[in-house]
Amino acid sequence: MAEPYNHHEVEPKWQKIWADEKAFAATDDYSKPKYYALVEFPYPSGQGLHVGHPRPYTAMDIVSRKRRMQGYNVLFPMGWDAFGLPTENYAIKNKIHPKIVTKNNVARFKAQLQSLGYSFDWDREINTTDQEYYKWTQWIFLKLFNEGLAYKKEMPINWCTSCKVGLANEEVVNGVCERCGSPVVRKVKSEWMLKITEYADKLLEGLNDVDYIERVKTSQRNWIGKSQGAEVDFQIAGKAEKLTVYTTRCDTLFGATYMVVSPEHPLLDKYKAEIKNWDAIVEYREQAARKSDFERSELAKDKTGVAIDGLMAVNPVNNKEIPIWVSDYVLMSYGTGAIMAVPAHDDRDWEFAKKFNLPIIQVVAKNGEAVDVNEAAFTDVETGVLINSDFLNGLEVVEAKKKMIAFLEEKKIGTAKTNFKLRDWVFSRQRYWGEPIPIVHCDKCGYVGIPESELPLHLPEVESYMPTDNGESPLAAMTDWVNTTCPHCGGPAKRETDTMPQWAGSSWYFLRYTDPHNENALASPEALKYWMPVDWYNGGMEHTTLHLLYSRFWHRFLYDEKVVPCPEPYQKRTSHGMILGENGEKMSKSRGNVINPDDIVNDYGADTLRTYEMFIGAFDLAASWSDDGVKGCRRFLDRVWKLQDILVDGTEYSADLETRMHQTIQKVSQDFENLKFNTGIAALMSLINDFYKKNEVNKAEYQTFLTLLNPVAPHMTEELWQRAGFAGQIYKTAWPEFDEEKTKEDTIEIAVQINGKVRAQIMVDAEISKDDAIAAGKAAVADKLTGTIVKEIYVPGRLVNIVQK
RNA sequence: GCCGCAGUGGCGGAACUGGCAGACGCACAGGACUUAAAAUCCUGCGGGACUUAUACUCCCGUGCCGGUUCGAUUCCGGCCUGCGGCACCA
Repeated sequence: MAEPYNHHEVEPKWQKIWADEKAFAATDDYSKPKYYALVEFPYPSGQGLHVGHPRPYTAMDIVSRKRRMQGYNVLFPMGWDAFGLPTENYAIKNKIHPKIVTKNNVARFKAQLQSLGYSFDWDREINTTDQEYYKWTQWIFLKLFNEGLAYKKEMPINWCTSCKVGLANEEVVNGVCERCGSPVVRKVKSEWMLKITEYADKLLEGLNDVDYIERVKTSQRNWIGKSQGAEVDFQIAGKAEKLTVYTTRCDTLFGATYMVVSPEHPLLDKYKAEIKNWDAIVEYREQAARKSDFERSELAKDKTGVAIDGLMAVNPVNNKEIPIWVSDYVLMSYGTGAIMAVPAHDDRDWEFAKKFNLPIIQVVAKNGEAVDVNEAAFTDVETGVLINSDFLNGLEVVEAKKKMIAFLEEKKIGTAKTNFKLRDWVFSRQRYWGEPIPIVHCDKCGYVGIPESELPLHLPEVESYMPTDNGESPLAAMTDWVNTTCPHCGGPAKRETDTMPQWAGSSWYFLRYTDPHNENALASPEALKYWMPVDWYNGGMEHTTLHLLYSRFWHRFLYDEKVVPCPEPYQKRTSHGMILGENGEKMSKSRGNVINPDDIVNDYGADTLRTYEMFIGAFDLAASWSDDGVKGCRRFLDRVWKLQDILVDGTEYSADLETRMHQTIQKVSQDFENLKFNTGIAALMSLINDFYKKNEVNKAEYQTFLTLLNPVAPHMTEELWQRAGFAGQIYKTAWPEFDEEKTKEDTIEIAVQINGKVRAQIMVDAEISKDDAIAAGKAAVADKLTGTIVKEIYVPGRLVNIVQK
């Protein structure tokens, strides 16, 4: 009898051996086939590892271990996305340098990850806060700056009242700060921006060439928000000025009964003198300005607005004069800040027209059916046919659009136009714990990038990390550091005191792993050529519109700069579901349902935690934690351990298990590839049940079983491998092969149905002919065949169905 | 409102491309071992009818209503519920 499994001994033993022999280091032997598996590197928070972390890490660890066994040179790295606000806030509160806080947190995270036995190549560990690392973050920023893709702009930004920092649009969720939940207000500041909009089309098209799960592609497409339409000029009656609008429905131009400009539209100030109700307009504008973007959309249900008294516009296709209104349902930040309103065919315009009693003219009819546009707007493009529209009458919407654009372009009153929802990326943060922006401002030369030779631009030591109420970064108080000379003219200049957002370091980290210690380049061209693109990247859905889009943007830019060899950084992207508390709610301190992975590792072992998190359910769906489920997985591993007691000699699979062995290898191999770890593990549980049913497992079967389980439970399988006296170490062994022919049973059980209902089970030869199968089936249910047989169906290997009347 | 995902036993979840619904695990019940308990092992486990009971047999059952089909958890149409994302983007 083997003694009970002691994970306290076995797990540290093998972790030390793997570390000492650098078992999982990727080699620089570029002649081998490579595989680059990547998980999102964590932010080393003060709370330590969450049970959510091991889910994606274990999944990709399984893939990596399997790939190594299949002969690949695998790069499976880990690092730290360590710049960021929580560290800085903790530093402020506890008066400890963020560098120290980071160091401590990283040490804890690393120890926790190592206790889980991941096959990371720790020689390639990186940290975004290391100067050798952020040197290259700054280097990329300078390149963006030199190409005109980084620019400074005075603009209203999202200002978090608590973090005292500007946020990107992506970081504002429901009007509050994504991180701290405090209200976000508008504040005008001069900010560094990155022109991600210039890459909107490339980022959209790039999605066609990669293997991302569909919902990630969809979210990225929605976020980029490409829309194709036209800009149309409306003459202002009696003036030289034209009012340009953007529309995706230029086919409905004959139905435009009024226009709307946003409250910030420059037209208003320009014609101040002519506008008779100027006071009312100013009043409305002030009201709108007081609302945040969030409130403006919150109040979406109730439309507000003021008609401009004194200005009319002329519809260019029929020369009718129509009124111009001011309303905050039109946004200055999209299109031209002005629209033509077609209440008959747009829900928002319809609502507005109803509220203010404006005319509704129908110009699109439903194909074959009556619609009453006084009841609701008719917006369906598929079935619409144009009416009341002169030269467009009778055309379908798509055709009408084309014809209208041709008409507008010919008359020079409009042009086809594409718009994006994507905004430029607000890149400044008024904080200390981030990469300094390597720019100086000189009164003579303007903004000048510092020379590459001066990189890295070090983050200086400051006395206080407190951000200031006037919105300046703590660095602004460092006059010695701020005052410098202009690299261009040598005159006095001031350094930029804003730092980069946390997204900067994570926008290119996967490149650094390929050659992490390179002092002359972010990575060597050879390393990049060999390792890139990342073959498989798994990460959270919450990063789809932030990190994933940002990093694709930087990578595409670096490709255009000929720094990297491929246009897209990630060949395949998958996403895991969240791990929820036992009550089905998100784990949080306040709910009191947090599970600490250290406790599980201590009580049950790393292999149990790994097995459990893979067995918990479909990988891409959320799953609730269950302590009983953990125990069940430990019970399974104990049964694996006790196979030692029924182990017998044997160099080949025993005859009665041969088919099962081949089937299991096939099932596990496929399931691990397709992120179906739960069913892969279930197949191994089934197989072990067969061993116990027989009360015997031979060495050949045992060896295969351990190898299949190794990626999931690496410690125990390594130990059992050694105890069984198998050659070498299990992690170096080859992944088991299966023979497709041998997965097939000789005799199979098939169902016999009458009219689609199962009436009997029969054993037949797997190769049985259709006629024989039907004959056997009929014989089995002869007493129930009372009617006239009208049809006989045989589905090979499945069933016979007799249809009778 | 729009887009996406999901809804299957007491629970987590399986089910290839339309082919025997409930694999595997948990919980539970009964039994073995034990002075006893835990652990472990064995057996059972969707609901119902028939039956003294078992076996047998039959009926119902994958959110709801309908359709296609010899056959539907799977396909189609129409809903309901939950989760996630976007949200006046013209």
